[in-house]
Amino acid sequence: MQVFNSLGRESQTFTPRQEGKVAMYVCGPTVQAAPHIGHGRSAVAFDVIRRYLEWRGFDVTYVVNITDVEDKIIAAAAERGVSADVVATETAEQFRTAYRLLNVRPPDIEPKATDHIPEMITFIEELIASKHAYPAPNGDVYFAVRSYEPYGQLSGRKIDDLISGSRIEPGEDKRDPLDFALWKAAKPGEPHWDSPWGSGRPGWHIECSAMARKYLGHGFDFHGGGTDLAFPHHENEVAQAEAAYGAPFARYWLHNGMVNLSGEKMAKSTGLMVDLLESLVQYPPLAMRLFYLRTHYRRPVDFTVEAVEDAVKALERLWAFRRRFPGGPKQEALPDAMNRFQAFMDDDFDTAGALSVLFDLVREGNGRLDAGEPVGGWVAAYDEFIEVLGLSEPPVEVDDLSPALDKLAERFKIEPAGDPVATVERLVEVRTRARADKDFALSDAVRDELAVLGILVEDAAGGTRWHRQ
RNA sequence: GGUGCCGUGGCCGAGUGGCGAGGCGCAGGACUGCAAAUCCUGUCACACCGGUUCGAUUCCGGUCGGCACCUCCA
Repeated sequence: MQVFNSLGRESQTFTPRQEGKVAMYVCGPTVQAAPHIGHGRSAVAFDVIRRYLEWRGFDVTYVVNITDVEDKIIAAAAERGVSADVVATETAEQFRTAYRLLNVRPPDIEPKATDHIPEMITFIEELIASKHAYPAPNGDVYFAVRSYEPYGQLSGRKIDDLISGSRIEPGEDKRDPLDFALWKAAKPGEPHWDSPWGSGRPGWHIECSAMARKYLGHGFDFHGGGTDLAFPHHENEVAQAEAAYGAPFARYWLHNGMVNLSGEKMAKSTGLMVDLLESLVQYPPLAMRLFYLRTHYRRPVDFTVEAVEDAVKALERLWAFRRRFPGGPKQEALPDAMNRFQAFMDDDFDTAGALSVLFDLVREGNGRLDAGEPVGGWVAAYDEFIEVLGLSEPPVEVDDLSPALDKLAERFKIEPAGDPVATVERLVEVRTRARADKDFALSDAVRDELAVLGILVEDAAGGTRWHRQ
């Protein structure tokens, strides 16, 4: 399995730290504002990587943190007149909702920064003891960047190139403009915790280092996040961890590309944002997921209405195939398809290429079904791939249509079944009988009325099927 | 200014030193009571200019164009 490691900027063969196991840490959101479509892309990208590693037989420990103490959360809380904790909790819930809709599996561990203050304090103490950090007179603690010689290895920057861009903000007490805060002295009205350096709160970078270390130890396998985090956040994480222990922190760094809007960067600072939850209302959530997966995770992706609508149709094509073959597969997945799928995914998780295997399978499978040939191997392979990609069609859900279905049953003079799904099936039977009797007025009426409810009825060689739009 | 990425057919988007990924769209055809779904056929490209090579979209150099990071950000 080859992965593109940002650390070194090259494709490398993946070797796990411990045979059969993968320890993976992904930078989760700072819960300061509602999720946007960029968050969705990152979450989906790493969710698929996790699923694929499991599919390959690894026992994966998947950690995604929540940064719930930070300047912008504090600012948002002050603006609303509530505590930072309220903002963080509410926003975290929005993220969870969006991710659930996108079929992103919850992480094994989801640590919150505020639950790990003691670990961070310990970490900082160790850095001070090893002379890589120093407490400043103003109560802040800073990491001494120049004390860690390889600084810049991850982002490919040289310390001297960074100097021009660095500066000391008012109120900071750094010895060197490059240094960054590990601990920030408390300001009035802000959340704060006691520490050996007085009351304060942790800096952003130390949070991830401390939590990753706690749950995954040193030299864990994958560290993921958006490419925008590579510098300075990830660079600083590496510096802290490796300065403190002299041992590698994460072995493979994976960075997902950004989501652009019609070619422009999407960012709060530009005001160009697409709200994730809103777009998940506007489009089928799994179509959004497919939209993300059609581009390699490392490349930037351009969000356009056309591209998402394209994905809506492509997804329908996949699902339509699977509906032709109700029930579970009874056969082995096609070895050739399995090999091709794995070859793409083994090549730095090339979901776009892997999707082409899935679509090939669908075309061939449809052709075989049309010809009356067996397709068990095709369906079995489909099920494997669709699950790794997280694109399975959810079970039909018609409970909300129950009253409307009962009315239809009355209109077409049948007994409503207690279960709405069964009622639909009785209505479909009515239509089937009408067709057999060449009473097309009646059969079309049933189909049209069901269509009004969003239930589409299709006649196929093997019988009549229905699904909800 | 520094660092890095990219430029593929009507659109989106993989990939490869020589056998036209895939999806969407469009045009025909098959199937079908109609519809839907499906299948078949066609449309079939690699920004530009040089170089290496028997052969380059794929490697090298240059030109033009787009983007990202260098500051909080998935």
